[in-house]
Amino acid sequence: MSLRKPAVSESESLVLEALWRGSPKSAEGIIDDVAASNGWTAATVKTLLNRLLKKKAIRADRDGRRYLYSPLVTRADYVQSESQGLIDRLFGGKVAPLVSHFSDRQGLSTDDIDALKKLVEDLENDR
Amino acid sequence: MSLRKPAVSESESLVLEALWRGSPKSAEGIIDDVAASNGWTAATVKTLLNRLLKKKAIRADRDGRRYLYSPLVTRADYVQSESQGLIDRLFGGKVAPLVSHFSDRQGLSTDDIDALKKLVEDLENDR
DNA sequence: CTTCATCATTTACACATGTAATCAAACAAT
DNA sequence: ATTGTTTGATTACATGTGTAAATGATGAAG
Repeated sequence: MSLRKPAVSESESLVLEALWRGSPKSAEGIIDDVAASNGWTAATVKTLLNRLLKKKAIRADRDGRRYLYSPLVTRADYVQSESQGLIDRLFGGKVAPLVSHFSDRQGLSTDDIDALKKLVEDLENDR
Repeated sequence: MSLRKPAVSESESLVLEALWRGSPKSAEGIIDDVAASNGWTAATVKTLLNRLLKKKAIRADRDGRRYLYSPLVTRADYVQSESQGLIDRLFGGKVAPLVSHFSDRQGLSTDDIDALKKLVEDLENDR
């Protein structure tokens, strides 16, 4: 059994991104970082912080009058569960079909292709 | 301006998958296909069909007493918007970083690696 | 001490989603 | 024509999410 961690919503993830960019941060710092750019008021960010706390996705440590917030989940873990979920749901759990899909759909820039090429080479070498 | 198509939810997408597997299908056919396997009652599937109709993601054509349902969105389009969304949100819009992430995380089977290698070769050739 | 400003905590509210039961229409069987 | 069955349409209800305002607590200023 897997002690399901309650899923982080998309808006919440934008707040987390701010913390992954640098932490700990005060509420104000986070607001400065994400409110304007997402068209949110300070109140909205506060709500999201509280929801993240409830979900144990972040931590708050008192610092005088205010709190400093830090992520409890790593970005890598978050990215992992999100991408694994999508790949399982839509591509039978394999990465290659996703890449293939993008390649069919002209979703690959030459930069992207070069990066993929290098990745595959490295995978070869480590084999 | 982009005439946003209301997003198809995950449960709804499972009903769509049944139609992508073969269409048109009657409600009963769809129920047989997806209800048991998802632990849903027939009523639940009916609801999902109606929501998909509201969202114009499927079409219903009368056939005597019942309807036959067909998808209006292609699986490729659905897959596209889902994957593009994830790649934009989490990987700066590039596919390679996603692959890299999976490779770091041991998320690539040898099959997957072989498939990727072939894909990259083909991309090279078409270049 | 009283008042103001600053945060954080609570409450709010509409819409989406998962899940389903109930109601209604239309045809089939008596 | 009445009744029962099948299937679609309507309604329900809890929880999640986006968005935010109202309230409460706590320290700063006077």
